[in-house]
Amino acid sequence: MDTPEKSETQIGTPVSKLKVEDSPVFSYICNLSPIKTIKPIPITCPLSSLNFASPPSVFTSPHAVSHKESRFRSQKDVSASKEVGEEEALVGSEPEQSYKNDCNTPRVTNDVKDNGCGKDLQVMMDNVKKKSDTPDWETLIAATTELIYGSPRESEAFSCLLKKTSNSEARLRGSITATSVAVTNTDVVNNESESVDALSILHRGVRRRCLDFEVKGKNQQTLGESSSSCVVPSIGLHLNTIAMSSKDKNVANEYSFSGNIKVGVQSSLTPVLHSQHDIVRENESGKDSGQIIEVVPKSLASVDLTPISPKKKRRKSEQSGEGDSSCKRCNCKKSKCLKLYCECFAAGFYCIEPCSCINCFNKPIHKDVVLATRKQIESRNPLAFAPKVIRNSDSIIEVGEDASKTPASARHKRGCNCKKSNCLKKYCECYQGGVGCSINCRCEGCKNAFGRKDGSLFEQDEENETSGTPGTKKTQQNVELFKPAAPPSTPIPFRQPLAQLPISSNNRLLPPQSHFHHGAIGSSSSGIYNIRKPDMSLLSHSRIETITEDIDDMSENLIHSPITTLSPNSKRVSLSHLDSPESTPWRRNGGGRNLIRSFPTFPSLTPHH
DNA sequence: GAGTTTGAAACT
DNA sequence: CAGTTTCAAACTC
Repeated sequence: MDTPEKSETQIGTPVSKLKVEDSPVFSYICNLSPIKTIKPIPITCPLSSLNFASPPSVFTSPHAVSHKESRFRSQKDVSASKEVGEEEALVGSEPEQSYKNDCNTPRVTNDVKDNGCGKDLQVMMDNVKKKSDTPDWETLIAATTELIYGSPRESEAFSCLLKKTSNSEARLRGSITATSVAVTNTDVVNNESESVDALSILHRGVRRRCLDFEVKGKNQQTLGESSSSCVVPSIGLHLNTIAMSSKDKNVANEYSFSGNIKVGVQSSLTPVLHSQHDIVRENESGKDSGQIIEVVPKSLASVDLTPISPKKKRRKSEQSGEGDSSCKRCNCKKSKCLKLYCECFAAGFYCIEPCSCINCFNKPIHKDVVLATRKQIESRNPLAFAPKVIRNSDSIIEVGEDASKTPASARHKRGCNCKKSNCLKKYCECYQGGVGCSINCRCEGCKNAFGRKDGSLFEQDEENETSGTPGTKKTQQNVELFKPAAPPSTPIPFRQPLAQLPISSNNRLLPPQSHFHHGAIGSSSSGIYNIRKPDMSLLSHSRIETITEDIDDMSENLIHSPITTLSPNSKRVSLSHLDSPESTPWRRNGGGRNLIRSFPTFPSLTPHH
């Protein structure tokens, strides 16, 4: 009744005349285009490969969400650009609220793939128009999905999800169709909004599976969980498995594998279905994030509430194929989960029910403390929360096309310092991350199955080896490398020895999108490393421009100066080594894009979202 | 499940 | 910046 804005939005759009062009999905697609047109610089590609493994919202810097205010724009705009509006609303509805992504895909995935979608988008839109007379939602969805993912594989994965939710889809379509016969504009608005929203959620959920935690609000995160189960093998908690196995009742249920998901969907819809006033009110009321978080576990309880010891939990998660890193579950006792000792905190997650931590402060209700602590840590080491493992984005794409392929390159950002484990156990962060050791490592007796630090595995002489690894073991080691013992609970496929991994050395020559590359490395919220991929998908034009400019400036600095960042403790947090062709000839790669993205140390999410 | 080992993080 | 301590995960039994 008192939502004149909604009526206004719908009036003038006779339902009976709804065409694809008029459909919300179409509008949604159209709203994507600005991303490309804003700047000549093809920033879209970088997005796909960037790994904004940035931490969850609560861990992000305030500026990262500066676009919040835009949510107060007119309802008309919201309706016109539902996707964006919804995102913003979501962000606003649960400010600073981040939920541990049980499933994880965290940061690694990234997914806002806007791979030069300008042309693709145009083509897709043309195709859609051709079928405007007889809107084929499946085709539209497929096209949209592929466009979003930029990868047939991911698109396929999404299709998989849709198939699994065929019933839901039918409902969606039915609902959309229903809008054409809606009796009142209000009904149309609600139905359509809901239907489209559901579609948007489906898409967004998958597309941003790795970005969730970076986006304010649990919605995205929970959605990411759900979607990830289908898209990324390495992601998705047992909850997802359970969820996928369950019969979907409706869209909401579809994403209610866990309570998180369910809540997320509801929340996601809320901003759209309610007036802005409601949204604002909800935002305000949402301040008590703790309250919200309490709700989530309840739902989860029905699926996974059985008390499990930390070890069992971890093993359970590993056995489920999610990898150790996909789901952070700590067991901290003294750190209050406010130090990097805590895997959850370090990974940018809030601790949640599965954790067995004691006196945990890493919870939404203590977000202030968490943020303060995070800042403190970042002041000490700007890259403290950056992904521990970075890899060439091209490799990600390859992986996306064929899971059997190995990433072109990957390495631990700081390198390990193993002394006794020979980098053959998960004590070694490189090994744990499924990557080979690099020159950044100070390990001794490196036998990393993913590649030894000196890169002498196959080609180089061990003369230069400083690790102390007996040269007499070379042969044996090489053999081991060729037949690496499957990393325990590490789903990451065997990779070529880092030393041989072709890493683009032309970072400096990278096209504009390469800027993101650098930004991705420094995903930390501090200093110049303030780029968060997730937000890019939600950005308004102005926001994108701002970020683009920042990136340009940043890249300028990065490109023209040796980048060897020393953390306060002198540990190497080197970025330059990736860009120094001369230092690592074996890293050369004629490849064009040399985007680096990170993936969870544990499981490779591969990436997101 | 308890105890040990390990190496990162934190501290001095 | 190096050495030491603390911490929690990884590992072993």
